[in-house]
Amino acid sequence: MRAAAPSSPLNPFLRKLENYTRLSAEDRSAAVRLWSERPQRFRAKDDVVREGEDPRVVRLVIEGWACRYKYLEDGRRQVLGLFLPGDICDLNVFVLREMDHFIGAVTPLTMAQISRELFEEVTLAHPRLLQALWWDSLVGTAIQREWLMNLGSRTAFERITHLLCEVFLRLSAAGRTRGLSCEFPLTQTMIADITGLSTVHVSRTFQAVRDEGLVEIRERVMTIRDLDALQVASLFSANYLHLGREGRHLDANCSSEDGPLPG
Amino acid sequence: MRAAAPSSPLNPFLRKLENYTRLSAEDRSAAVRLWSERPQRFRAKDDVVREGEDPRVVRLVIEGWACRYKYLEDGRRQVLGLFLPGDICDLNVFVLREMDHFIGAVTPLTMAQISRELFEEVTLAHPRLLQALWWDSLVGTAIQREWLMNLGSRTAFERITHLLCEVFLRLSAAGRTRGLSCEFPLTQTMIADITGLSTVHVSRTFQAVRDEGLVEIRERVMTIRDLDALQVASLFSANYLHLGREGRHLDANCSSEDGPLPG
DNA sequence: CGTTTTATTGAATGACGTCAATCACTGTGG
DNA sequence: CCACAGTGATTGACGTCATTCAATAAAACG
Repeated sequence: MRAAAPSSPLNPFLRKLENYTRLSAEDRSAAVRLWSERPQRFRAKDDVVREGEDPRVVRLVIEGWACRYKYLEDGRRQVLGLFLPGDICDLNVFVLREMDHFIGAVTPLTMAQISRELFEEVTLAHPRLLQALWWDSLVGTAIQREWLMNLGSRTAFERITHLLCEVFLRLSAAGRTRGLSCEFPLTQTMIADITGLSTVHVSRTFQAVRDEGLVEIRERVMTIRDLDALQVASLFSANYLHLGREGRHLDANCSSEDGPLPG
Repeated sequence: MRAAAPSSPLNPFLRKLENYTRLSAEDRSAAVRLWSERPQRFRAKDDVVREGEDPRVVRLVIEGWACRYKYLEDGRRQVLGLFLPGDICDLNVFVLREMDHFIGAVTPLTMAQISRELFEEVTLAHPRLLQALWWDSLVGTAIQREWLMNLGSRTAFERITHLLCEVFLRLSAAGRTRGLSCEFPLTQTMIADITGLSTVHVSRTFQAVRDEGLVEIRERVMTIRDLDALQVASLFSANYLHLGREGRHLDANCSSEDGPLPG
């Protein structure tokens, strides 16, 4: 077997950050240290952080899916964001004193908990890593903007197919796809809360998506039949994910055995 | 006349930041330095930054209103955010290489342009100010999340009244209201692009809002008739604006002549 | 003062929501 | 092993909220 590269193949966090800039071996082991800090487990549907709380740690998804969500007073629920493996919840969590929404587990979930002290120690010693974390955080708010586009301007069909595209590409950037397949644990109820549609309408629209032969979902695995067609149907443009290694000017010059990066 | 306090009354930027923490006199003059850096003027509807560009400065609204927006390929436009006097466009603008949306002037507009060098110099010397800027930035993304709630879960009536509440409270936090009145230059077309509704439906719904006696708008000035009722009608909860001086533990202890702060 | 933008109104259509019933699947405990 | 409850997906019928298309009126603009 090949020499174990400390980076990509297994760790979605590292894989994802290297879509921004190439990290040095030291950066990577620092990232892995964050990644494995004080793992905490949750069952599906449990809350990780609740509205009104004062969060005291930076959290990072080790395994499983989570989401941000919020209720209106009359009980309507809206999902505001998805956290996939390797995603960070809130880099700047120490600035605000009070959560204005919930973070909950979508599936069984493991999250790292990084204290302020550790976070500052690590990022002070590894500015390139910090920069990559900023990139990740900004991409997060860009995704939030794209969700606004979704809810404000797209039809039900477009909203759902756009979500599928985004999930696939985000997982792909984290090295969690195989060919055109990836995990997909979202129920139609979740999709309804994400897209602002009723479950009934999601069910019907989803059938239309399948009938068009765009995707297939079975046993919580999604297989995309035609990625180009899916992108066209959803008016998808990947620029908001900023996956073009926009921080390549910061690349560590490591002459080592790293595999080639896509793009 | 009273001794000129260098802070609040005239400068919405300072006024707003002091909803987070009390700044020292030095912090304030540093902020004013940012505030007045290389002012640039735009006519209403001009673009400040265009999609695909590589932004090179941090921008800050000195006077007028601006917005983030984006088009879908087929021409549908969605407004993704509003910038009011004292608002900062993007603190972290140097990390990403390519804008994924536009920033445009809503009204005649004056913006400061802060170079990376100046920004780093000032914030390095004034960490409390930097912290307040982070707070502002996080509140910005919280506002974005609330807009997601708006588009995903609220009715047309609620979306419009919620927007009115938010604008009023944001202007109020920047010291730009008088009693229950404030500037309100948004056309119904803009409101439609913000709320994801058609102009026709905005017109009809807006009439309903007026007929209920909740607000009055005349000559680009909005007067709220009943703020409580407006908040109830729009399912508004101000917690996402984080105006409770959440950074008070960082307060500068200035024994000087500063007026009392609300809250 | 003409020209463009903005606001308003009516009528017809369509997208999506609500209500309610059914069915499949899962896990639980007796 | 089966009964049962709970969740998730599906379907039909119907209602409603919001869009579209037009036409017009009223402001704002250069």
